[in-house]
Amino acid sequence: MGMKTTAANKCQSHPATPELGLDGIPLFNGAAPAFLDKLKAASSTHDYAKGHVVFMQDDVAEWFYVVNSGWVKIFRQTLDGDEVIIDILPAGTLFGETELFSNHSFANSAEVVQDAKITAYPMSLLRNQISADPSFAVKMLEHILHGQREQTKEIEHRTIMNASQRLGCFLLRLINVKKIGPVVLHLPYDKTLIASRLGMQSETFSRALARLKSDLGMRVRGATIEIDSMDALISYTCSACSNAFPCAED
Amino acid sequence: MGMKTTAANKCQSHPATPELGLDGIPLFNGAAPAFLDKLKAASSTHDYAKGHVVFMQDDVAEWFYVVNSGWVKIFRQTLDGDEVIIDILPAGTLFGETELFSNHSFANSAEVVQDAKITAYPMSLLRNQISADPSFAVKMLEHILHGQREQTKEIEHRTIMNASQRLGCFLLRLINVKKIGPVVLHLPYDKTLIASRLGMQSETFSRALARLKSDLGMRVRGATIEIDSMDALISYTCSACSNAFPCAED
DNA sequence: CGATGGCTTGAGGGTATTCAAGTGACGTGG
DNA sequence: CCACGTCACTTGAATACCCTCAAGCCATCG
Repeated sequence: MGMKTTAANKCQSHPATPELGLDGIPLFNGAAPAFLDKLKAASSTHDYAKGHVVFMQDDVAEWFYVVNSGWVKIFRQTLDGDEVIIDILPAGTLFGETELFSNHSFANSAEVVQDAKITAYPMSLLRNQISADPSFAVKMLEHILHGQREQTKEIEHRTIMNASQRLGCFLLRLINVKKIGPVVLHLPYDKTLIASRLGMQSETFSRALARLKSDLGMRVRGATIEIDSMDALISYTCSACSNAFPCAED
Repeated sequence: MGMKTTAANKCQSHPATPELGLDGIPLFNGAAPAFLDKLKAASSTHDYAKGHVVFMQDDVAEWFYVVNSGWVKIFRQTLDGDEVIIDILPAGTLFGETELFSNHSFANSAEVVQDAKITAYPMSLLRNQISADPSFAVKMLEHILHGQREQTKEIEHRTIMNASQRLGCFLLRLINVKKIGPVVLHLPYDKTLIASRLGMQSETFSRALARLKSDLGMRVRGATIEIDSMDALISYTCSACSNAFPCAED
């Protein structure tokens, strides 16, 4: 856990707590204490190195997970060997929970991309609670629907935004607050990884960043980026999107 | 309702019944009769001409809908005026139901693209039933999760498939069964519309179709397409996808 | 009959990808 | 301590793919 991760947390607006368990997740806010206790009792937490595969597409889905620290990518692999990254999850994120019913097998794969601590909880407890507790079922629905809206945005972005706009959008989401003045931020993980997260090659990423530098007067040194005019970045990026700027309501 | 629509129904593997209400929708299979009665009593059905806007992004979401006949597109519009089509819905499809909670406003817009009969049901009844009937809440979750998996596929397709592959995938989904021999099918709606459904321009669609013709020996006359070798189409299309062929489990 | 809308085709340009080479930072091992 | 390999990143050149603009075809319909 080097400087990079610390910087990441600062800019991701996720509190820099070393351990993020169930308590930080909105889905479980206000859940029955007995349920949470059962989950915690049945959980198991492990440290994994970069490269560890948490689950593969078509694996039987018996557990769902929480990222306590580090980063995990959710992706799919084609027969050709190409890979599409669906999302890259920061600490404090739930994953695998969407395979609740679906014939009990995962639709995506999950892999650690930066050394991570991950907690696994049995899916059966989640299923049971949904059937038993209507108010939790409602919270679960809200949780899933929120994820679905994020995915719809993703479709829009990959369809009509060009590379620099997608990158601009990524940067704006990192900042995530309405700041007018100059901003300094740090990229949370490797540029190569951001590139595939945004559905482009790393060369394209590099050129997109160069374009933002020249067009918007951004300064880049390694993973550190200085932005003079948020307004310029916002108008450059968000004009190609259906959401008004402070679009990250999460 | 001309020849075109009839042909469409035949190939979409949706039964060609003139009226498709709640009863044909898996979500409501086995739902409490009292609930269904209440829904039907509170519903209102209307015919709409092509171009009618059912709801707009950010509208208050007080109703959800069922397409009884015709076609409805779900889309988003950017500040630039560009439009991204998320999906095009055939008869027998539910829509608008994903805005159950989300601050009660729609994240997408919906517009009739081929004269349609549409039934509206009050969202409040759906909300109530989910809170009151755990088994229905479970069905609702399954329904939403299924939709989310479809969207994930969509992200994958728009990220790594080229135009002809996306078109090939669209054709395969129309056929939707494991057929080995030659197949004749009819496009369900305008090519222009299919093009934007697949995230490409109509010119690109035309050229993609031409490419399938020359590369795979397909014959095209208007909206009628003859395919000699399903295997050739499948290997051409599905090698760029993470799903094995008969991927339409719906 | 002209107008319209859906579709096709050609030409040109822009964006992203691929292939290739090169840089710089970092860690390992001699 | 330096040599070396590795890895992330950058840059250039060539190419592939898709988009835009423009023209033209064809069927439908008033």
